[in-house]
Amino acid sequence: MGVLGKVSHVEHDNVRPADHAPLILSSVRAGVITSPRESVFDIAIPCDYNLSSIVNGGVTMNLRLETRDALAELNPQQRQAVQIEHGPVLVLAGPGSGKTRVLTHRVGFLVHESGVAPWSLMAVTFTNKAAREMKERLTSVTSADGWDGLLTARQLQSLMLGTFHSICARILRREIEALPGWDRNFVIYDAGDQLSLMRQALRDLNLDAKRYRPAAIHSIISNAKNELIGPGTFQARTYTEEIAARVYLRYQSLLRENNALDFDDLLMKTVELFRERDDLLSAYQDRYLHVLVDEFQDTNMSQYELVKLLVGKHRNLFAVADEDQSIYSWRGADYRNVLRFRDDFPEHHLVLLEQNYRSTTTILEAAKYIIRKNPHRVDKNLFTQRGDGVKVEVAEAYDEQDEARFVVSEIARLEAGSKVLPSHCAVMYRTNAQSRVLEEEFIRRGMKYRLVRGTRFYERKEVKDAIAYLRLIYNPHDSVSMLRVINTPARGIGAQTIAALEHWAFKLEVSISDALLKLQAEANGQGLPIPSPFGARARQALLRYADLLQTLIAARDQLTLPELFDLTLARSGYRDFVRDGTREGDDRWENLLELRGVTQEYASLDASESLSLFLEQVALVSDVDGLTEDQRGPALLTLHAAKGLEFPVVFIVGLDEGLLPHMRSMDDLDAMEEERRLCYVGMTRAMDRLYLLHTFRRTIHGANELSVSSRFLADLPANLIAGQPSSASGRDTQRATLASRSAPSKGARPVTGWARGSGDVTPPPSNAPRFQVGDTVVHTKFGEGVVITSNITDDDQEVEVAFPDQGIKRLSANFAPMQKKGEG
DNA sequence: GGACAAGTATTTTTT
DNA sequence: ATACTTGTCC
Repeated sequence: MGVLGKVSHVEHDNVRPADHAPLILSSVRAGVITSPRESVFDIAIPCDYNLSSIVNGGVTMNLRLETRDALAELNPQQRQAVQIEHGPVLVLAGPGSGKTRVLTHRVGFLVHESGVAPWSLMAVTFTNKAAREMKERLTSVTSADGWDGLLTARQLQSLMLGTFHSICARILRREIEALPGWDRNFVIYDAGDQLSLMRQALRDLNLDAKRYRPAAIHSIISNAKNELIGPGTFQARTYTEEIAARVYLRYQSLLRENNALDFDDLLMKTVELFRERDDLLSAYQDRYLHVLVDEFQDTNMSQYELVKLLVGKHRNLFAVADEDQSIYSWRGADYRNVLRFRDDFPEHHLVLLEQNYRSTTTILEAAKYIIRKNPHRVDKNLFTQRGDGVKVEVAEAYDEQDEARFVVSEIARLEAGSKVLPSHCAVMYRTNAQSRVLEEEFIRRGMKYRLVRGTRFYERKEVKDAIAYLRLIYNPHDSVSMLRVINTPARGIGAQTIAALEHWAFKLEVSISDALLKLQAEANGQGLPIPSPFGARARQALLRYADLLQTLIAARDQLTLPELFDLTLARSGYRDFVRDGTREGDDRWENLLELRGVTQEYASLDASESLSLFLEQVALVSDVDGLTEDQRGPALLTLHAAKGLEFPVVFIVGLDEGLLPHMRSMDDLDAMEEERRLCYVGMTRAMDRLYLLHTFRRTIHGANELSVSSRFLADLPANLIAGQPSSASGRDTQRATLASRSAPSKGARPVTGWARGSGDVTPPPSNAPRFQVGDTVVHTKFGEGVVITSNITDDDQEVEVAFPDQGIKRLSANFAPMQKKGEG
């Protein structure tokens, strides 16, 4: 069973290339001609025996069938998950266990073996990247033998595959008018727009944005939406929530007035729609017979509810989850949805994917030591057949600069010695702020690197401005876009004028764009109930702006999207505004050309439709294909951004208390568990080599402070580790600092002498160190101990001393009552 | 309307 | 330290 067949040659008389209809096969359900060219047909046929003839409407064709058993590519656990034909399935998948493979093969299985039409399948991911990856893996050539993927391009197209948000947007685009007061031409507000609108809402309520941070209020409202709590039912429990409750009402009515939905609304409104309209729900339930959800542990309440509604009739929900990789609870993700799944679908099949195809045994074992300390989890028995590999390197750097030097030197060393490509290395950290020091070091050493994250393309000011113009043309009631561009470039409409305009529009009970129309009417001699309040100069400026908008809106349905784009930038003066002759101006213009390139993909579409689709894509996709960084250097990224990726060599830096685990998680057990998962996610990205770095001291918010190494390091057993044991582990073995390892001939040299080779070796300090690494010292209070690290500062020497009974202490040579054994 | 000073807050950020 | 916002002055 499970054979995917491909027919390369067909001998036939009566079949024309236009025969795209499914072929009716003897004893087999269906196959589809996929790419007819001349007399050669590619046909994907589900089949488990050799077939010599097929019948198409009574016509028999002779063909040669080559077969491939797609299921043979799976391990028993994976195969089990793929093959379940009906009912809910929960797949608990460890890192690197091939869950994308299971998802894609299941889609293939359902289509080819179960005879489910591709358009009856919905596959949901969290990121565009994951969706893209699934698409690629469904169709791309999978091996050198020339096999096509699991689906034909045509089948893939009919599949509902996308992020929660994009799927909801598609549904709402069709159905939202079933909810009173909404219009199918809604725009989608991204994070920045949402914040602007939040500020507007605060201002409308005379609340001080200083006192009530828009981001904080927004986060409360967002959380409420994710739990499907509407503005009317929101129950405040604290003073801030009291404020948030009031803002929520205003914020939501602003969205309505602007005919806009924010990200959370996309989910919430879809749930609302299905809850209120049984008929629609039923239709969608029958349309999507199978729903597959990736990263199920990351679903929030509204996503869970949505999925539950959709599969309510047929109960064919296939969810892949790893509770140990749940790292987005602060965004409303709730891994307990996995538990809810088990309660709500008691008849479910449970499949565990425990074989890891990514990491060495050493790395996987080390990661398991970290994660197993979390209570309340189903312990998976992860294993790998990759062999032991090398030990995990744990090392202490003097400070974050030293840490960066270690990373860069080690990457260079691996490249020279082990022929490891720098692009196969990744450096991961807890906070984005940590990237700067690393970048500086890469630059100093003249090495390329890729900063994963960057300012995202669609978040660049010029791109947002251009999009705001287009959005305004699409939906003139969009006040966020209106306020964004009304005076960009400057056209004499200042804050005073804008405030007066808003106020006037408010009194007229119309949107700003309608107010501009009224102003034009007034200028043409028409009387108004409330005359406009502007001085001559402001009026002039506003009228010119109104004319601009009118011109552009009139052009909307006449031009192709790239033409409209060009016209907009030219007429608005934005083009000249950006191209100001500076270097930065050229860069910004480059970005706009890049954006124009995106509009070109929509050039052939109907004018009215193209703008809508383009704006949707822009709102829901945060990066542009092909625009991603070049692949040459090592990747620098946050631990969050690392999820779903893998690298042969991984460095995790900043394993210091306060950073990882982060300070903010210290007094919250749940948050601390999430920090642990975050560490686990980072470690399990590594295929061959894993480095865990911490520092002796570190600059935090400008202040230089002694570090305490992460509690996570203390959870690693000695047999998996190379390099020093961590100080948190309490072992007082001789420690090799990074510096002494880099320059073994000068084992006792202070750590600061990290730079190798080049001439910038730190000169020996004039105040000669009193203690050397390895010295035995006597402390009046702690007794005898061994110096294990040493660092010379401007006017002092800092040492760490291992006392057999007291553990490791950090001491100042000047002040500590301590001296070398045998002296004094 | 733009430049500068002062004040403030600094985790992560799939959409 | 630093980046970012807001307020004030020309």
